[in-house]
Amino acid sequence: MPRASTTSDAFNAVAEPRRRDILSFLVSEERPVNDIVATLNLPQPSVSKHLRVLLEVGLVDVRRDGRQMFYRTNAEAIRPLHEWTGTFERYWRNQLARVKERAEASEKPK
Amino acid sequence: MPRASTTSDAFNAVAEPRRRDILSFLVSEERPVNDIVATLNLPQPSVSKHLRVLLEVGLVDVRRDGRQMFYRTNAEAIRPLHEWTGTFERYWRNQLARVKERAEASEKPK
DNA sequence: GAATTATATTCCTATATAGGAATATGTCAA
DNA sequence: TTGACATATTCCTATATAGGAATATAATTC
Repeated sequence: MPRASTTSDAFNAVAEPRRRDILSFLVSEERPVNDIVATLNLPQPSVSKHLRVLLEVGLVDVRRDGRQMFYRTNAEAIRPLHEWTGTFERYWRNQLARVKERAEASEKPK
Repeated sequence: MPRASTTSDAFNAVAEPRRRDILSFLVSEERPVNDIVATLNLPQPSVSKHLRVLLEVGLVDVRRDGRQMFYRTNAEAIRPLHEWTGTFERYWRNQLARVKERAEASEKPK
């Protein structure tokens, strides 16, 4: 069995660094495809393909205006990832606290 | 070109749902491989392979004790994902606020 | 309707999987 | 040293890519 499809969920879609770049670029306002191509310096077909993946998993929305397609990040779709990773937060906090404690203990050995 | 390797970074490693299950299971305390096998109901070789991927990207640590290998989630390695997704938080907040406004506006049409 | 602009799709290929089965390695205990 | 237990590795296969090149579709303007 190969890996799960990139379009199977947001986790898989977001594993590709270029797609993360696109999401960051499209987060504050909608942009036509050409803006993405120009700003991220990627071949146009490549951008179109990445956008298709992002669209399929709901990470972006589109709107057509004349011959331009305006894409925009759907931040809501990123939320589940933030929440899943957030379940580990208290643990890295604890780890950091422990590291700090040890550092201070060895600084003042008495 | 195929997709980036699962071991290329935490984003790729975490795209696989079984690996996420393993990370959640190992977060509060270290566990021998057999515990993972028993609890998550997966074939032992499969678990070993997933652990190898997680280990390579630093998402887990290991310690050997006799014939057992104790694995534990390294929460710190998940932090970058939480931070990246966190950059979108204000946008989904805004989206929600807008949705709410509209809902209230249509509730009281005057 | 022909040319132009904007975007999407198709075809190609090399490659890295995940899972299953079988087997190997490593450690302890009698 | 033999056997039992715990974990890791190897071999196999089907499949889904990402990127490049070429082309298709769609909308606009002249």
